[in-house]
Amino acid sequence: MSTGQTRRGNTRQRIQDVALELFSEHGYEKTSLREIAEKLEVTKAALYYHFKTKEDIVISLFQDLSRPCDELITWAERQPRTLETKLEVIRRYNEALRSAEPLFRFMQENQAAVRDLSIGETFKARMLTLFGLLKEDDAELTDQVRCITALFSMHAGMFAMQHVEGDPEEKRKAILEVATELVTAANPPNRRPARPDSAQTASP
Amino acid sequence: MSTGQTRRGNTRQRIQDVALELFSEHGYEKTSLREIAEKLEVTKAALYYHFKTKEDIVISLFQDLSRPCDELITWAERQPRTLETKLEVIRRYNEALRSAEPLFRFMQENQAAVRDLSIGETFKARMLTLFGLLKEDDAELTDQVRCITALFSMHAGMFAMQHVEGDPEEKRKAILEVATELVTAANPPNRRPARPDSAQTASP
Amino acid sequence: MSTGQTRRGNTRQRIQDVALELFSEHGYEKTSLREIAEKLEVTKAALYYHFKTKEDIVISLFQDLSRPCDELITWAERQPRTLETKLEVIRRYNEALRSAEPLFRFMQENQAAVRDLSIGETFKARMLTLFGLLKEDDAELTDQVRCITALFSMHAGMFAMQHVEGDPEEKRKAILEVATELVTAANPPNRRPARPDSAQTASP
Amino acid sequence: MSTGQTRRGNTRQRIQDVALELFSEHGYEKTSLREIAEKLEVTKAALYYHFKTKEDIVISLFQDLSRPCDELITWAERQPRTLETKLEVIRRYNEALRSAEPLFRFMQENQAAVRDLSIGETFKARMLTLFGLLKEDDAELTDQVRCITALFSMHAGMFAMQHVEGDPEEKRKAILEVATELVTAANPPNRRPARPDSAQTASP
DNA sequence: AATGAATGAGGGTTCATTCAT
DNA sequence: AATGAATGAACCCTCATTCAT
Repeated sequence: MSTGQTRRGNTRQRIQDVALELFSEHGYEKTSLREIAEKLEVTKAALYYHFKTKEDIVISLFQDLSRPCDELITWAERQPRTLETKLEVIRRYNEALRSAEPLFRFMQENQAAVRDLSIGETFKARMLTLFGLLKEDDAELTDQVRCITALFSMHAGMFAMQHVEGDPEEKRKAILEVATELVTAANPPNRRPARPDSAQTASP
Repeated sequence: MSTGQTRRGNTRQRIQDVALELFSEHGYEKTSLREIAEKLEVTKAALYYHFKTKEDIVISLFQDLSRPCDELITWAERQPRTLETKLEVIRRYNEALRSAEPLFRFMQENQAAVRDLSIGETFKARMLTLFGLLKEDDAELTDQVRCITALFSMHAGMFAMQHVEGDPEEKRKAILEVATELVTAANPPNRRPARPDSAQTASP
Repeated sequence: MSTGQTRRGNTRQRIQDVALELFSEHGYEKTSLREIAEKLEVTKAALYYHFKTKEDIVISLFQDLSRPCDELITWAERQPRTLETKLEVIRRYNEALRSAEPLFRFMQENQAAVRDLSIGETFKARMLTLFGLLKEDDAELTDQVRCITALFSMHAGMFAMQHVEGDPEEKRKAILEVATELVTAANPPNRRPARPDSAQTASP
Repeated sequence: MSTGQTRRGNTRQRIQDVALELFSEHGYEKTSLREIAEKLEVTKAALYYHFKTKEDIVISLFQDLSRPCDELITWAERQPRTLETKLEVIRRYNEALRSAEPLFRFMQENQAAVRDLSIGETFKARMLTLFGLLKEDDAELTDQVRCITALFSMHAGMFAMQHVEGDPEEKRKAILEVATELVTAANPPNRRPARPDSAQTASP
């Protein structure tokens, strides 16, 4: 009864959960649909009732879990490109990652596999957009590196710091702090004070 | 004859070259031995004459290409743990990566696959050693994040910046600069100013 | 349609039949799954739907076909260890073998291959149990040889006598007769008639 | 030096030794030339210098080791077909087997594999000849079974009795005793008392 | 007397996917 | 909403064998 009740109608969701778990644990290619099906105690064919292909499962995971990131981008694009906005982006991105940690771990550790999945392009494009939101238009190379590093450290940070002792929440804060520093450093306050040609915020 | 001459004795090397190219391009799991063999115009069985298994090819690549890193670590462990040493480690590591870029791209993008290869552990251990060399023993969380980020930015940096325009050499320099900054920031100059033992905050 | 009807639901059984036929004809190692599949006009993969491995096919054959022998042992272990029981064991065993002749031919002719299959141990253990049921506890070496020979002659007998002319049923009877003789000879009627210790040849 | 000296000129012999050991231990099909070569610390190609094929190794083993049996047959065919001769055949055969135990273990346990080697026929033919030497021309079925059993018990006996405790030499004697009994029983003394046409033991 | 390098054929096994039921 | 049965393609790997050196 307990299982019977649990199972009603939410198989699709259960597939996603188990798939993400296995994908992020063993990798995309090494996780077979058989494994997923077995862990769910259904048949492989059942998976195909809910998803057209294996790739489709990943796509659905990506769409469902990365919506917060999408919304963040949409929001950010409407804001003024000030440092405050950028720091807010960093702050919110850090938050968004928290709820989708396994997905991002998966994306991070399976880049090669993800690359020729259809979401590969999407993901890359979003990274580039975020990058564009953080950096100045004509930023120097080092500043660009700072922004990219800030982004990456948030992605990879949590898994990379598994072996470092400390409360997860504290770690996340520490990561955010460093990322904030990097972005701040990449956006010097009074750059090009009197240059008319790229008069972004033309002041009198 | 031109091929005949080319082929004698260097097949092993050619296998490594092609394998690394394909592994880093398509990923480890998606690269089949058939592909490698075909590109080399030999039989799959020929690969097995030179390497016991597919994994063995990766192992050989890793051993051959990451020796500079190993040597770096050996060297660093004998140096005093000063900031200068640490910055020298960063500098040299950056250099070592240059000659093994495809390998590190491969390691970076196939973490999930590499994890259950025998070199997975080795690689992880080396990262931890490097991390240990960069950070202070009782460093705060943020400083630890700085060190890890420095390391990672050097790994991932080059591929992550493929879309950024600019001379590769300049990019590398920029990455090194940021990494240097991070490590410097993580090693504050006058911590524990006059300790008799480890009197961290012992001040009159 | 005639094939369609035949095929539904009994593929597993058909695999077993064909496999046993080929295993016993060409040997275990020389029979490839491709051959089995081709003879059945299915794909190799179809075999794997019904059996986890090649070894699994053998295991299933063994379990299905040697049940009578198992039951015989179970029965015999509950009987008094008299000569009558022993002869009944021989009689029934001869009968049991009849229905599983190809399997036993296979086991007999592929001992080396069977040895490192999981059933190898099982089979050997059963032989030892049977042997233990036939011989006296402190039987002399020759009597032990008689019992073993009786057992073996029943196993190997039928194939060994393929070239001897005569009705198969008569041959079986002849084999049984000799085996009976051997076991009878191995169980002398009045051994240790009034033994204080083990006065084997105590005669007035 | 010790190995250098040992190795001179007797590689062929060493190959035979190792091959027989492995064939009889793991079976013919499961023993690869690679294994043999590795155990000898030579290359596979070296085996091919001494033997044309894998089968050739087995053939050579068979020819070398079963010569005593051949000679026994040659001898026996020239003797009168008396019971004494037959018992002498049994005795000598038992002796011949002793020196070639691993070969016979191999033949016994790899019948399926041996069957389609060229020696398969040869071996079978020899068995039949021996059988013909032991049995009366018009022997009844049971007597034929006795003869075959005698032969088989000598072949299989030693391996079958591995688990029986006792001195190997005593076991061999016991086996010989039972085989002798069987052959004796299969050759009743006063059969066909007054038949001139097959006057084997012409009585006055 | 033996090796180094390679081949062609085939082995068992696993995969994502399909489709009638 | 899901299953049972099957497929085709590919996988990694091993084998006996060859041949120039």
